[in-house]
Parts: sequence; C-alpha cells; structure tokens
Amino acid sequence: MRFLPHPAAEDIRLAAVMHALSDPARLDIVRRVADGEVTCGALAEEADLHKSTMSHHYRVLREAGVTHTVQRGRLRYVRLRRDDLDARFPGLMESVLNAVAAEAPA
Amino acid sequence: MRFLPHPAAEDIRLAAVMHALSDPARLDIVRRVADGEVTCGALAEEADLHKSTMSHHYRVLREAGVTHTVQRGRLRYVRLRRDDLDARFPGLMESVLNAVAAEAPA
DNA sequence: TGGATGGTTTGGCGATCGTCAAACTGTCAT
DNA sequence: ATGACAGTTTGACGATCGCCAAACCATCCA
Repeated sequence: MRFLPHPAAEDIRLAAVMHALSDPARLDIVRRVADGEVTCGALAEEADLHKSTMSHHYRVLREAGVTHTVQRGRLRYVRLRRDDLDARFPGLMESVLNAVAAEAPA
Repeated sequence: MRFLPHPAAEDIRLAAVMHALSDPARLDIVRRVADGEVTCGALAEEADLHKSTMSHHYRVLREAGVTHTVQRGRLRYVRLRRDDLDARFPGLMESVLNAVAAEAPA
C-alpha cells in the first residue's frame, strides 16, 4: 500500500482544478472514476491514447487535487477526492459530473 | 448596438468552458461580471495586464460561451451567459462563482 | 474632417500542453 | 534470479498559451 504525493485539501486551487478538467481525456477519466476506485489499466483500456499519455493525465488530475491515487500490489487505484473538493468548492464536482455525464453520449 | 459572433447555447462545450475558466485573469473577469454588465475598460482598469492581453481573455471567454458581449456606442459591455450556461450545465456557474468569490481574498 | 477614445488584430516571444516512443522502476510469480 | 506485468519518467515533436507592443478599426465629438 504505497502512497503518492498529493496536495493538501486547503492547497487545492480553483484555476488548477479547472485546468485539470479542461481536457476531454481527463474529463472522461473523472467520469469513469466518479463512482469509486478504478485502476489505471482499466482507465487506459477504453481510451485510445498511449499509456504514457494516460499516465500524464493521471498526474495532472492528481497534482491539481482532483483525484487520489493509491498503489496496492502492482496496481494503482484512482478515485475522486470528492470530500476534499466538496469542502473546498461546494457543488462544483456535482455539477461537473452531471455536465460530463450529460455530454458523454454526444 | 453592434453584435459579435457567439456560439449557440447548444454548442457550448464543457471542456471549452473549463479551459476558459482555468486562468486566474479570466476567473477574475467572470467574478467581476457575475452581477451584470461591465465594460471592457472597467475590467481592464483593475487588472494589471496590457489591454490587448485583456482583449484576448474577453475573446476566449466569449468563444467558449461563458460571456456575452455587445457594443453600444464605442463601449463593449460584457456579461455572463448565465441563462444559457445554467440550461446546459445546471449548477456549474453557481458553484464556480461561489468558489471564485471564496478564493478571491487569498 | 479632424482628433480623441475604446478595443481589436497581428506578430512575435518564451513557456506550457498533449502526444508518442523508448527506457526505466517497482511488484509479483516462478 | 528471471521474467512478466503495471505504470512512470524522460525526451522529443508540433500546437497552443499568455503576454506585450505596435498597428489598426470603429465610434463619437468638435
């Protein structure tokens, strides 16, 4: 159970979060991770991007404070930092998740 | 009363909106414009950026569908497209405005 | 017909972005 | 130890970004 560096909840910046959510690939990751942990591998499967590119996106999301990542065994599990984000920017993630879900079919 | 090109409400894309909101200068514009129209000149006064840089930011916000701009006389008035954004991404702008207001003092 | 005013456009700058490929790190099973 | 597996890091690429300065466009007033 290895831990990776994450920003403290109070250090999460709105502009950084917005930037993290400004790329379609990252919005898709957020959507897939909204209902619980997902492994990097599972995320990469349905995205037709190179795994190193996906790794880059995981990092952007993590460093912005949008996601939390834990390593168990040789897998990394990604989840939304829903509680921290809700505390800092109430209502933001809920509306983003609704928006991304509504736009997904298109 | 001249009009400028704006995206149709249904063409507003989440990723583009997020990108428009990912810059501190643009977040500040959005904050100042949240309660009604403001002229470009008034916006530029409190931002210490070159007016051409501000003009660039107005354009990014407008082309993303975040703001609406109208020219009356030789002034341009910028306002939030609150109704269109609320219809397309319910709750998003409200939480963004709350977040940007909460972060502003920092 | 000027000239002043309010903004935009163009062009250029260094910095960052998204992408891929190749090499690398860490974990587990054999 | 060896090898497979999951994912990251590094380096490179073209594209975009934020910024400024200078030139430009449109509107109004005298």
